[in-house]
Amino acid sequence: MSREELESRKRYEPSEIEPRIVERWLASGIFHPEPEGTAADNYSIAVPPPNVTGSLHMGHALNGSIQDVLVRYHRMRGLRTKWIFGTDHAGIATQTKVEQALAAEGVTRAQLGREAFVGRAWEWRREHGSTIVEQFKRLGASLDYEDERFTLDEAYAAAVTRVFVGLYEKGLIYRDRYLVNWDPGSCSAISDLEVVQEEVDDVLYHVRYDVEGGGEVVVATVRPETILADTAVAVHPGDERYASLVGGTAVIPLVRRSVPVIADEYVRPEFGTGALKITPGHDPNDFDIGRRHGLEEISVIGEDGRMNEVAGQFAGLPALEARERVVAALEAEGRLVAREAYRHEVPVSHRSGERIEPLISLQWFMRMDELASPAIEAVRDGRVRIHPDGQRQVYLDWMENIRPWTLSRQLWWGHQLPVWYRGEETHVGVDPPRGDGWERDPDVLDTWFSSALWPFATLGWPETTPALRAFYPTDVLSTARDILFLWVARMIMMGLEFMGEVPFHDVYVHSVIQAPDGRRMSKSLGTGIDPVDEIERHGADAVRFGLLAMSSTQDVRYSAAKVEQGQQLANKLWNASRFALLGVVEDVDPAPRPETVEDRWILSRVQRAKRMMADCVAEFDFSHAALGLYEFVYGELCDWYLEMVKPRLYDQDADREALSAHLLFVLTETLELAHPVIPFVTEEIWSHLPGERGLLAGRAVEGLEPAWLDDEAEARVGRAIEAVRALRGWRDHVGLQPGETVPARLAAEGYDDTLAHLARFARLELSADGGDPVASVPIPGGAVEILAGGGFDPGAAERRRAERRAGIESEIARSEGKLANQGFTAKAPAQVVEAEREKLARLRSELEAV
RNA sequence: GGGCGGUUAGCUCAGCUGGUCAGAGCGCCUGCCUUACAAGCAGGAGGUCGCUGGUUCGAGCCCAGCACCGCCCACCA
Repeated sequence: MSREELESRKRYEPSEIEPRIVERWLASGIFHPEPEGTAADNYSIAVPPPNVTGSLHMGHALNGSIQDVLVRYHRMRGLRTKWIFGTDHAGIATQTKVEQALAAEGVTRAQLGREAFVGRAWEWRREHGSTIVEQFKRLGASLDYEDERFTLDEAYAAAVTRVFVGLYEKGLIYRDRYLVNWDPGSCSAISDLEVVQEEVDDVLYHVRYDVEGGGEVVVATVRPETILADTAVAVHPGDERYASLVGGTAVIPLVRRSVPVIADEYVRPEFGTGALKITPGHDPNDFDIGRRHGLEEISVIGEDGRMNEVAGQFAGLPALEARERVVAALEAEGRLVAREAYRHEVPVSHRSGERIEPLISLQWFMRMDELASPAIEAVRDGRVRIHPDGQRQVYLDWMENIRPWTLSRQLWWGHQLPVWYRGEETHVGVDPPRGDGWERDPDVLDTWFSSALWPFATLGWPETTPALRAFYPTDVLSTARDILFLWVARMIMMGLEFMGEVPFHDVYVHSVIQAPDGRRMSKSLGTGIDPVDEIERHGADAVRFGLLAMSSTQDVRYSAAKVEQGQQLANKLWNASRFALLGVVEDVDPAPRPETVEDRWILSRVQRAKRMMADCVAEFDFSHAALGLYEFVYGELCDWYLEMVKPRLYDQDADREALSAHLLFVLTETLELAHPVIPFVTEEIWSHLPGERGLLAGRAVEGLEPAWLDDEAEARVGRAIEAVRALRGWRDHVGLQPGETVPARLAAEGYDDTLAHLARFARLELSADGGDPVASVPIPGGAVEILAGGGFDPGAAERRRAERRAGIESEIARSEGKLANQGFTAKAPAQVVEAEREKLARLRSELEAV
């Protein structure tokens, strides 16, 4: 770009520049490291694989920004860095989308048949799978796009099969008839983690059951249709009202089945009537009670959600309809004692939103306790650190109470179980069985089963590949809280089991971004904000900065202001760079050549900023990283250093070569510092630096240079800054015109090398004499005496003086009181007391000056 | 029911192991088109740090209780 162009572009335009930068990054290959060395030397992160059919949402954008900061930061520290990329086949989500598309054509999945359906799903993936990939690029995420994985790829599928077979052979995976969460929406069993509780208004029916030999017992239920599957009535063992009934026989209404009356601690005597109908076939609690008492397990509702033949006259009816008919029948028999409105929580499928139908089904399960132990240990002993710390305990609690995992799904899109049946025979293996007559289990695995292998299956496991050696274990896993169990815990278990090593050393659990009004961001609520829109509007740097700045260890509301702050930062940096690039002499390379106190000051401040950034990255404190960067660029570089440098830069007699080199050096240091957070604008500016220096993103930078830390320079310039602020405030208060220079005399120590700055910033015409001052402005180390001749309001100046005195006097009083307190001087640390004494002395001298 | 986190300026949030910690950004007010940036610059107003007790020489910061808010987990008809 020509000098003229740089001159004219007073505003940073991300939408023009960013796509071009992405192309340069991708073409350079710096995101794709060769698999060399070991994981101990390298840096890697495995991205939580987005759903292949999905599009970028705020969670992706935040997590992408976080991981990219980590990845870019470490890449720039010279580490071989790989951000493992790929997408997830997302069983239910994708299958649902494809089914919806088919429905629009008037075709059902059944009509199409399995093979054709799966073909359509792959086609769907080809068409839509690149959307989210492009969106990650747009965000600036420096993923290894050249090495993209998909959880249904052949190699990945082989790893999945291998793991399944291995765990089966170990006895951890088994088939069982068990009560599962049946999702009528997807017509599949789902795991406990995919079930959410939702509050609904129900009716609690009180139904009278006869007891053989006379008497009756009234039970309460919200699901009268399951009465048909009752196999017992239970009361609390200590409930005297029913003591005589225990051991007896009750008769189930309508079906006239005789069932035992049992006593079980589970029953709460105070609830309802204190008597509970037991339906092991359709209720998880009852299922457990049933197993405890050896009760019969009867199913009356089938997987199609309709009553089955066992339901007799109600067979074929949808369960809800059957409920009404059962209630009517009970009423006709005079068995309905009462009905009361009842609000309670019921299980609902997280995916389909439909109410879960608990039913007994033949499914594949995985026992988790054995794998959990080492995974608990790994977190306990710190091999895996979970941040923030609160999430650690959540993880441990869950792991310690872990239950079997329902693995099989009655879907078509996914990893089909490596299981074959022939009559009573079952074959589980990597290879199909020999011989005829074998039929493969039609079910597929829970998507999360394959996701659990992500950190090593993406690197070529079970082969011992160079990539596996170079990048496993990964360094950090960054994710939202909602998949801590669903995914993170399972990765730790699988990693330990199959790699013998934890899959990552740190887990960072980031914020959930809520809508600005505090509600959940969701499409259906209309509260969603599309990060891609925001990128188009404000630039990717702005969105990244904003998301990082608003993130914390808890959930946060989306803050458009923070994104705008990011946009302004990018613009500020752009203009500061224009100032530097257009102001320096030609043919000078960036180099530290401090000549003045401010040159040393900024060099030192840059080191502090670097330290801040390093600390923040190490502590996963991205908010402070972003805001600290902003503070440095605005509050130090632009507001002060660039302003201090201007006279020298415009002075043809000054040593502009040294200044140019130094200014460019400060600029490059700033760009390197800022790049992980705002990569685009920094890369763009980098390209305008004189000379050929490659891509900033691929640069290995020096760490903090302790030799450039300069406490003295910081103290001197810091004092000057404080003085300027005091003087500006005074000027404003006394009504001085901003442009007017006032005669003044310095009566303070410590401004030898900042005097010119003081005079220029505060618009003072300093002289050594000039008679009696007409006003005095206290500054650190003394005061500036204002001499006659300035056009200010003496009354205002006097008021200002009085206010200042009053303020100082009250502070003195407070300080004196504190020091007079025996308790304070005796018990507070000597250091604190001493500091207080110094403060008091300073206040007293200030009072004299004002 | 259990657990975790929150309650600080009009809004969104910082405030590390108790002692200049009462802050930032946005918004608001005042003034400036100062040769990098007016999507800028300078200055300013604004908070009894949810409530009540307690510990301490000293408490947004520690303890207890309470009140709201959010999230996670949980099989209560």
